[in-house]
Amino acid sequence: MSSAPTNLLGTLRERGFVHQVTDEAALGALLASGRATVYIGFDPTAPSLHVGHLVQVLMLMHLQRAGHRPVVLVGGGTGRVGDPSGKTEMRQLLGEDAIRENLEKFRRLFSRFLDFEGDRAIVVDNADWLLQLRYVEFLRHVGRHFSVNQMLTAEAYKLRLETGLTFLEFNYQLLQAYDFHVLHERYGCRVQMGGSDQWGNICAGVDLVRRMDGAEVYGLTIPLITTSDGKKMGKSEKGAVWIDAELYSPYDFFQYWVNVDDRDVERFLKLFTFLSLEEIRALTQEGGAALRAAKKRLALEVTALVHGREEAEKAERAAAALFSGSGADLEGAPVTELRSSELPIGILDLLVRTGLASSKGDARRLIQQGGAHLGDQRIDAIDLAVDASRFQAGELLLRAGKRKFHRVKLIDGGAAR
RNA sequence: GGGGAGAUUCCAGAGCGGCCAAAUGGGCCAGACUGUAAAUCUGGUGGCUCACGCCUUCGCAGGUUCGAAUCCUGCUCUCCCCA
Repeated sequence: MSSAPTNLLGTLRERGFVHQVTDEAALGALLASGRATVYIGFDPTAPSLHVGHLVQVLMLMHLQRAGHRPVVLVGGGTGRVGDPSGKTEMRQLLGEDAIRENLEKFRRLFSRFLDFEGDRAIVVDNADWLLQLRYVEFLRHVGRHFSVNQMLTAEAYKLRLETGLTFLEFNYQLLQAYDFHVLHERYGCRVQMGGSDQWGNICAGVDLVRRMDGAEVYGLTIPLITTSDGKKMGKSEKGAVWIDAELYSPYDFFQYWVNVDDRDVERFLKLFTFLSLEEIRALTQEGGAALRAAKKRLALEVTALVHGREEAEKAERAAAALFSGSGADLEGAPVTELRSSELPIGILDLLVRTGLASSKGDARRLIQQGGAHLGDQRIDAIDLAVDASRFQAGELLLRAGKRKFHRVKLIDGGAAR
């Protein structure tokens, strides 16, 4: 492993990873000298990681590459409580089974990004220590260090003080702070990082470790990544952009990045890829239509990171084939299989079948508005019956709108010519 | 514990006995323009139907009425004020 660069923190800041730091000088020094143990917590409230989590993952990767030891804390314990920070409403509490399932998933996902050989990185579950806490004892040892007055004035709770905050959630911060204490004690962890909405919780942890252990530890928050049109990063029309191929195909994932707003390209390249700042500058310098190349690079890099080089290139080839017309390699594009016995099939049904339309009414509208294409021909009849003659080599290409493509593949000895 | 307000289609928010599948805005979808970008303009936006139309939807369950999102009863939930 490479030795720690002297100004890792500066580099991270330059790439857009740093929002707030509790003690910049001291943290900078810590990261510049030897190996530090750093943790980020993830509550298993979702079935997978999505693009929103990716920044934190990249942060840990940067740290590991610089020779530090990342600790991934999965919140098997805290996930049972629900963090009210920055939220408008109480989050739906998950059942035990769901939490356990998500937790396992998380562990697997993280191994794609970090090297867990030896103790180069660690995964821990705070359920291991939180679930066995005893109430009165906890209040006496930990609760005494918290000021309700202070907590109530925290920005993170402001919204909730208007709409309602349960005592359950109000305790979240104590648990998270306690996590830091435990990690400090067990692993010598001296840094906690997290999203900017975690500032309050992180500071609480820093304070608690100082009070309980008499040690100086640090906190850093990562900016909330939004897109330039003001949305939270990682939301698409289809919902969250998952990094799990089952939930979000590599092709769609690739497309998500190709379609980012011009204004976001440079920022995203810095955050989501390991390209050097010089390379990024070279890619984005020109602006305008030239940014398309930068977007493709961004998409390729991030997709490779998440799904592997092979899948990324497949997606890239499919996109190139679809969008530049040269019908070359469509392997990465989405497919639906169709039995040849189902064959003459109404175009409306086919559009629904492939997911290009959500209902027959939707499909009808699509056609009536001129958005549906079969191959490169616009479909103008809503009663079109698709039969074998429409297929070439057992395949047919449907398009809805400008950028949604879908292949239909004939199976089982069909008389596809 | 007492008093008040409210729950409407993805969201916000009109509607207050028939003209309501439900105004308006946002979002989303499509078309034009483009660079698989943004902005802009246009159209669309519960399901089934070529269509007349039919079906499901206005917190939940009943009721009044020829007819209810709109009136009545009970229930659930949310917010506000007082304790």
